Amino acid sequence: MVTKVKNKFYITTPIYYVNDQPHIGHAYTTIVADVLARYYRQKIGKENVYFLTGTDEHGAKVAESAALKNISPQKFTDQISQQFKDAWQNLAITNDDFIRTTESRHQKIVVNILNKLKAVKTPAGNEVLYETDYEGLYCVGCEKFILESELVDGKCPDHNKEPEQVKEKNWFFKLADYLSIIQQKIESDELTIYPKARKNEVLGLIKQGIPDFSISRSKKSVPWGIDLLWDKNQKAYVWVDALSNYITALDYPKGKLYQKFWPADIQLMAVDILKFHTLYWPAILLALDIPLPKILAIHGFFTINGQKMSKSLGNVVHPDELVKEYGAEVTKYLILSQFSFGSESDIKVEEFPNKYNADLVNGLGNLVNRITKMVEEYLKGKIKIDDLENISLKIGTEEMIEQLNFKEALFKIWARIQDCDTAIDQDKPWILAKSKNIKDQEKLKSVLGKYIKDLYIISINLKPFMSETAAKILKIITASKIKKPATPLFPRK
RNA sequence: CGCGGGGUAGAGCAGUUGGCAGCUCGGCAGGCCCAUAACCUGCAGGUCGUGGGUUCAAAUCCCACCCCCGCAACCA
Repeated sequence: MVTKVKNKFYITTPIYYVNDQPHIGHAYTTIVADVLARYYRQKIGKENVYFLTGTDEHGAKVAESAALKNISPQKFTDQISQQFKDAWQNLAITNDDFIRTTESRHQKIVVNILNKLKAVKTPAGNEVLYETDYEGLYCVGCEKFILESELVDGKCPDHNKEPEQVKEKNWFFKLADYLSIIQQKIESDELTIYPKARKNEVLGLIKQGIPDFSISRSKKSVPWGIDLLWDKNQKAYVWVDALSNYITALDYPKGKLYQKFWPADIQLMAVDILKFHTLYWPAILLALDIPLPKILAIHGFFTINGQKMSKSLGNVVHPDELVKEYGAEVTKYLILSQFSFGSESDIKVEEFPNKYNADLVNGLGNLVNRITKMVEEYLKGKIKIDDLENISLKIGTEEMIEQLNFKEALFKIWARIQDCDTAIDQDKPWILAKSKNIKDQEKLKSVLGKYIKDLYIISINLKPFMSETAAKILKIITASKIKKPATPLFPRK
């Protein structure tokens, strides 16, 4: 594992549900996608990389939230969707497209996809879509189906009313006919589920048996959504509508982007939507006779200071707060250097200032200062570096990025920073600088040149993570006269 | 009940195919004077949850058990 990329790279985040503001979890997925996109743009060319994110904007909850605010669902989704766009801009995210499920370009294609699904048969010869009764508890107050587990004393907690047992006809997707095919593709890694623990979890789910899923709901239970053409009383339920964004954004089936970029090289998500992406989504693609994505990469949830992040606990961390405090690049660094992709990790917000001072102020920022100051003072800012182009830049970060091990990738860069600090202490350039001896003068030039090369290597490797910082350092060290920066790269907090 | 994740130094974590227990922060003691009170070196600190087993060799593989977190909602 993980990513094997030749001539093009298509990466997606989930489309985020607009029921609430962006938080650090959304930000993490998006930051990871951004790092990979930047990395591959550097490697295979900007025009060969496509990075998609967006928002999922239909459904009963959105309609409800809009009603609470007394505005139309469209207006409501416009607002929240914009918050996501702003958040990504503030984090300097470089997505190539941002798709909204309420856009007509999406809806038109979803209608086509639904019609296609309605027309085709499964490999076993059954209709892919079939109509059957959906039975459940319905709360009139909420105007939606409610799970038994949501009830308090048998009543809807919001309306303090007993729900009614309601039957309605819905359209279902014949998942059962695809499970064994999907299972085989997952087992053989033709469809790679990463990390392995998640792959095993999915295979376990298949073994337990997954019921067919509904692709439509009645208009009264899902008032805000895409109509089914062949059944006027029904609207598309979330799965087909939301999941198909990954191809509608590419203008499936005829679009140039679709031809060039599908299948996706990697689709990122958190555990909560594992089942939908590893089973429903491949099944839909198989039914449409579309190739499956290559890798589905699943990351864990954050806990905040050891607790689950939740609105009711009031410990939700929003990316904008961090950006305001640290700026986009440092925020990305702090999040990626603390969180391991595959597993659940804890974010200790009160550790962020320490980490900032230790790694960025004392580490990278200080190193740039001490090196540039010496070059400025001892050599009048002039140093001859033989062909920067030809030095080896490889310090292991590439492999780590390709394996989604961002924490380790950053660690390797910081190991280089520390090595350089150690070398400076051993070489003692300030002693060499005082010597009149020609040999010492030569050595001074050579060690300072070595440090500049180190800064060069560090900057190049840092680019996918902190491209502005990398650019700043490169500008400083490639100037005709090297000078210690007037203001530190990272001011102490 | 079941499913999933986890228990490694004071804190947070890494340990890929079994081969000398590591990293970051913090603590202590030195050093340095280029640097943002920054930087470097050394030291202290661990029965790797418990009990068995396999093996020349186990944090790692096998069995049993104990403890913690998630499997409502918001939601990546």
